[in-house]
Amino acid sequence: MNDSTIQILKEILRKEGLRYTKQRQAVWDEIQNSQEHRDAEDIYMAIRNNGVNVSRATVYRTIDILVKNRMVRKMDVGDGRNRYEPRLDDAHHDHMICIETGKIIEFYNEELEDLQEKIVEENGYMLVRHIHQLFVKPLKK
Amino acid sequence: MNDSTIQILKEILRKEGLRYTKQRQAVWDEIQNSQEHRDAEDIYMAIRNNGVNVSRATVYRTIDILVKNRMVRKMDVGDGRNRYEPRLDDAHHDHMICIETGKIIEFYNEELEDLQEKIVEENGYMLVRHIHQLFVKPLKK
DNA sequence: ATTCGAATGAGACTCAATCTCAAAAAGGGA
DNA sequence: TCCCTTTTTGAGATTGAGTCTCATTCGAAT
Repeated sequence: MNDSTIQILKEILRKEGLRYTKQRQAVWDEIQNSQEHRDAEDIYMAIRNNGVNVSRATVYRTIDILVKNRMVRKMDVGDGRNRYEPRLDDAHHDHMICIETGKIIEFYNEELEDLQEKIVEENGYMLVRHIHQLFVKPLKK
Repeated sequence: MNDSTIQILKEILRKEGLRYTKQRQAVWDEIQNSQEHRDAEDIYMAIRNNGVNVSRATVYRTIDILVKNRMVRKMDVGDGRNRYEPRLDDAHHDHMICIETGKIIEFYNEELEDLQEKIVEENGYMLVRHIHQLFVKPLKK
């Protein structure tokens, strides 16, 4: 919505040799303006409700571009639908998923990150990315 | 194939109030006799190649029973097909997946496990299960 | 051996995601 | 601004893993 994120999107599209379109802007706006972890269908419906005409195919295609350029994070919650969240200026974090309420809690732990690096290197590899999800339930009081 | 694992399967089926069938035995044999991380289709084909008649539906249904009873571990590698591995007498471990070769390396780190518990508890939850996958590539020599 | 509820199999179905391709739009040049 | 070429879009078809249906078969208790 605001000028600076429009410029960021244009910059990325230019770098990729892609054209700037209102559909691509709408997808990015929609993801960027929410801190929720939504699936593609939710994002698609939200854009349409805002009066922008867009197809599911375009939503998926645009998300791929955004994910590739690290503007959006794709997360597999294990229920068959991927969730997306903005990651602009966003520090890395992992997720805790409550199996009772479905609530998604973000967490970050430096020690954990370091430990992962160490384990991978001990095996002769380097870490590219990781998936770390903790399925939890509330502690009984 | 060997007597003791037949007994284990029968025991579980009895406990669940389910019947012992040659298809269920065949699915368990097939998973149990391989240390690979295979998908349902591979398991289905392997059983058929061994001359046992079984349907995809039965393979999936049986895997669910085995997963529920902790005889098999289901892992989501992020490519849309779940992989399965036996977990009989098997200590917990996580996976490192090489993005260049597709190789899956198992690892276990006590410190990492403890840290996860700690993080979850600090947030007022208890850990039920977790997904932890490290996508890696070989270190340059 | 009989009986009856459970299990199986073939194929229909689901649903997220991808693909197709004709039509529309972007954007560079004149 | 108006072309012109190439990319993008959208509607709907397609894919593919996994689930469901229901008539038939089978297990196992008696």
